[in-house]
Amino acid sequence: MGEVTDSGLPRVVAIAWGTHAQPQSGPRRGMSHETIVAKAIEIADEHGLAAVTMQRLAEALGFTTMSLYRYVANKDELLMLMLGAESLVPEPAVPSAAPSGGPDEDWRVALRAWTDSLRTMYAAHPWLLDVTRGPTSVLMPASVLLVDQGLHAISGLGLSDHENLSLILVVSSYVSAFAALERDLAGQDDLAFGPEAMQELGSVITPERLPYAAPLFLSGGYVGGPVDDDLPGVESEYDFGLDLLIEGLAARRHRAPKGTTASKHG
Amino acid sequence: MGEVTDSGLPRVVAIAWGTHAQPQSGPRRGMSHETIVAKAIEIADEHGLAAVTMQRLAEALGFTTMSLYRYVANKDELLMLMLGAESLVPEPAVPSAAPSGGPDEDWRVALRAWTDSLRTMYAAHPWLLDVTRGPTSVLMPASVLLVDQGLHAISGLGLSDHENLSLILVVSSYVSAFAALERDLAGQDDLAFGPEAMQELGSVITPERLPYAAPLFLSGGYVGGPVDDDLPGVESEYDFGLDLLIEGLAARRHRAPKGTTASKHG
DNA sequence: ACCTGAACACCGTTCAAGT
DNA sequence: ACCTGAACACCGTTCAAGT
Repeated sequence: MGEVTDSGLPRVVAIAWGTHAQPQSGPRRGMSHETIVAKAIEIADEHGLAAVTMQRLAEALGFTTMSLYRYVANKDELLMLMLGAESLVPEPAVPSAAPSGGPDEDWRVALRAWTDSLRTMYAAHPWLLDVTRGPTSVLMPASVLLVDQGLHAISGLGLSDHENLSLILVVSSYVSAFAALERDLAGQDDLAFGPEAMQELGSVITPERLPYAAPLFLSGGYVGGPVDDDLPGVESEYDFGLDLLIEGLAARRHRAPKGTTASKHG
Repeated sequence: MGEVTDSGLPRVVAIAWGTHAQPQSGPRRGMSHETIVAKAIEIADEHGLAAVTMQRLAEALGFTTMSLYRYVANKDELLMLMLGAESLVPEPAVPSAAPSGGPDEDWRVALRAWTDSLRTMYAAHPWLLDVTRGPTSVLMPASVLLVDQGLHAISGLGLSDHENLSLILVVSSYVSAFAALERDLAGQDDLAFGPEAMQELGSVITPERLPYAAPLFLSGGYVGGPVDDDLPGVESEYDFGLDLLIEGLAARRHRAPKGTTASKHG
């Protein structure tokens, strides 16, 4: 798919890290990858990913559409550069000087701080969820930076390298999935159905066909449900799942403490 | 966004469930929502979501592009109907007659069977990960059917309705995120960088800038890593995370056994 | 009410030209 | 080597017409 530089690195990765040598001769360049990507992100933040067209982007930069192709092989490459931009990653929260709960609690706080950072990123740049990732996306600056911060957060757990990376992958996958869910369900409130709509749905979501879902639907627990106005969206579900992951981690940690080989105690 | 029927139900939901009354007078209809959606899914399965254009779909059905607009308000509605098609959901695996591990093990087996079903669905229809969901997607037949099967799987856990639904949401989010990861990382093998590429990346992924990621990268644990040819893609990471969720669930279950008032998610 | 043909306002991208 | 103007092959969608 993507082109490759002389060193064998994908072109888009080299561009993102700034190791892609720019041509030296010829007229001065009117733009740079940085300005192009920054403007594209600005448009996506403000008007959504669909608003990021080559024409609109070029116009916003004061050039013609075709000039962009001097910097970017195609639109996919532009999207990948947006996805990998280091500027997307929030500054890590400064750890508060609050009384520590001991080493057994610290990693939970650090892990939660990291997931909060991820959520902040998705909240500020929801279009990230719309960009199709690819094999090279994990090599982009934003990904590596996030992994670095994640590894930092869980460094106190004493896991192996492979386990550390697995955990980072698992947790970031979980958070991104929930960010997507939160985005998808936005405006769910407008779906406050009247009795007619509920009856129409009830005629087809029947206990015979859907024995487990139907009762939940009829009780109102499925849509709308117990409306928690305090909690925005699926906040409580998010916490529930993250708690499960953390408790699972704690259980595993307790079972096989640092430095010990896994015991058969279970 | 979407139009609404007389009953207040979103038009696309009514169509999907078959409660949307078809016009009676006039010429016989040449197509149906079923045939249109089935053909669209066929195209997406075979050639990807990008290949599903109104023109191509209509041609495959033997009609002109514009005729589709008699059945579907716009392309978004078509995508939503594809996303919600009941036919996407795999048949639930018949529980094997293997010796039971007791009620404390049964729910783990059932939960894993359900997640396997979800993964099968994403593997067979990878374009599902590319369709932007919306507030109404949870009301579509495929979603409700999957929720029903999920509730069935965890019915032995004795959780509250709300907890059940939370768990379904959490687990399905996790699985979909990993399905996306697996898809995104497909072809990662082609990224077997030579020493030149590694050196170029190493010049910019430095211990100073990325203290936690750099060592992992230099040790080869980040890209390529310990190549497990037996395990396709991120299989082991997937299992790791699912184990964590299940262990967390077991720990919680142990702490607040069935019959006790459940703590409210935290 | 169905289906069609023509047309519109966009897309991303190529190419030959100017500087 | 940069930037441009014109052109191409598509998109989704609207509209007035035929039946």
